[in-house]
Amino acid sequence: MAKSFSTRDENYSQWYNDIVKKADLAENSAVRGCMVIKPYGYAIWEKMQRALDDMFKETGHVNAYFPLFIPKSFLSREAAHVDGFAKECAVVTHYRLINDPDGNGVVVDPMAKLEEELIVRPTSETIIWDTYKNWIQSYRDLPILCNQWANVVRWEMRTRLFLRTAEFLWQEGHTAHATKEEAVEETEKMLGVYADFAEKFMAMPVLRGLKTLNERFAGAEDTYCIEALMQDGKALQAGTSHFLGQNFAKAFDVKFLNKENQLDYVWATSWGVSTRLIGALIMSHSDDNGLVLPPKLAPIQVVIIPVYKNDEQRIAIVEKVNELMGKLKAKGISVKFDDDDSKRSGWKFNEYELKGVPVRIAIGPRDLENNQVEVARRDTFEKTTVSFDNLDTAIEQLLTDIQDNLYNRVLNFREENTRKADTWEEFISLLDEKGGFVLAHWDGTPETEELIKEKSKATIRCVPFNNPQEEGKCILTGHPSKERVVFARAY
RNA sequence: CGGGAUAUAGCGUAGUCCGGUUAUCGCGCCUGCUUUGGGAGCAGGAGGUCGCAAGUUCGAAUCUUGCUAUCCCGACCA
Repeated sequence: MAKSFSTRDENYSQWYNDIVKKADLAENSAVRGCMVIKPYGYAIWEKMQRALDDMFKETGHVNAYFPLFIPKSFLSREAAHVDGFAKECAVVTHYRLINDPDGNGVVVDPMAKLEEELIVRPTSETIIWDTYKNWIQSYRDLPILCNQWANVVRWEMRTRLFLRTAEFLWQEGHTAHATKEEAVEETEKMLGVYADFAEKFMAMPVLRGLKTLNERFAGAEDTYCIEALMQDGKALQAGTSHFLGQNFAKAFDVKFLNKENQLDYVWATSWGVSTRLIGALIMSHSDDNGLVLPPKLAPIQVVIIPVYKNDEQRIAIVEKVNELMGKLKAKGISVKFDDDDSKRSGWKFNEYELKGVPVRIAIGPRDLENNQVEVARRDTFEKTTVSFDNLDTAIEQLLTDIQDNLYNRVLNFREENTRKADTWEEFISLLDEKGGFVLAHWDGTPETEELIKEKSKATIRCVPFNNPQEEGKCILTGHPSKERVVFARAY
């Protein structure tokens, strides 16, 4: 086995980049900070999209689309919002190019300067709330439960494939409600959708909780999040759901007449997940042989590899495989038969391991004689022989087992890497030596949180829901605290 | 924007300190034969403005200066 991967302990970044490259998921583009998502990587995103979209529809949401460009003035209507995003905005200033009079190709036409610059959306709250203003007059117009699938641009200093790129794909839900209670309920409901998606589809357990003031979304009253733990002990924010209060309604003057004939501002939420989830998937499950995909998100769930010496054998195998593929497809299993004659079987075994295909079936003359196939699972490398007769049900069961096993494996890892710290020394040594989630007391002030971040590079990932209450002392200041919060170094 | 490093074939690299014929090796690619149950073997072949520009020199991938690009570590962030 060619182990050209750097090991995960040695240099996690390098290992991660290797996986992305060797599994053929994505690559850097000619434009700095932007990513090309290759067909195999995009196929995973499509599976995610489909599953999420179904969940959004089930919870009463509809899709719509809003413009890519946002007038600069919109962004500054909400003070906290503009503060949060101004530093990383791409700005369109002109609308035309002309031939350079000096013959240096094309140049920006100085005559074509825009009256008002346009921002390439870093997020769409502003343009959407400007639009909602026209849609809402009465409580009968509410709620509005829209989602959009789109790309956004945030001009990041330093980028990393899937985890942080200048442009990324995501979905953003933007809802408008008549009451605070309903908006809060929506915020919580959508966080639940994300958590379900992460756990049931990605096989990735997540912590659910509230962000602190410092980590809150720019313009939100409350930010709810799901946090996952990666294999290198760093945390990753996998999704967020924001209760926006009436901030955007006030900024964009969106009022409605309620049942009591009173004029009131609309209550808002927004929530999103991005292609970053693919990064989370990679860092949750992959091993030294490459990517490992949970069956529910694998573009190819089963690959069939023929093994033969001559044409006669090949023809016999193809005939049998066609029969097997029919049975598997009837069960809704996505199966690929790799009959590429230019690649050897051993090469293919490695190739599909790199790509994380959950189940591999090898079939050769020996198997035809014995009415069986060799079935290998990606997560444990375990190989078994399975009879043709019950292959479809066996594979169906195996896919479920793999999905569950991956989830449990990651859950165990997280539990093993969640620890308590009661002193500053303990806190720092846990972060330095083990990483993972560190549960510790904090005095509840943004200033202390900021100091802890400066000194330890760890942030409060969240204050978990239903967090057990216990008396304690802040690890930094010693001031009294009523609960532990979750610290970690993060992506 | 600070600190560090790198730039040689499609990819990965040796050579650079200490200048000297035709620029090293591996992968990949092309042709042929043998192979095919864990990244095949043999034989032959194609592929290079040594990042760009200027300078020093009889002679530069190698030394000097400037520029550009990329990567890593910070700050910022989903």
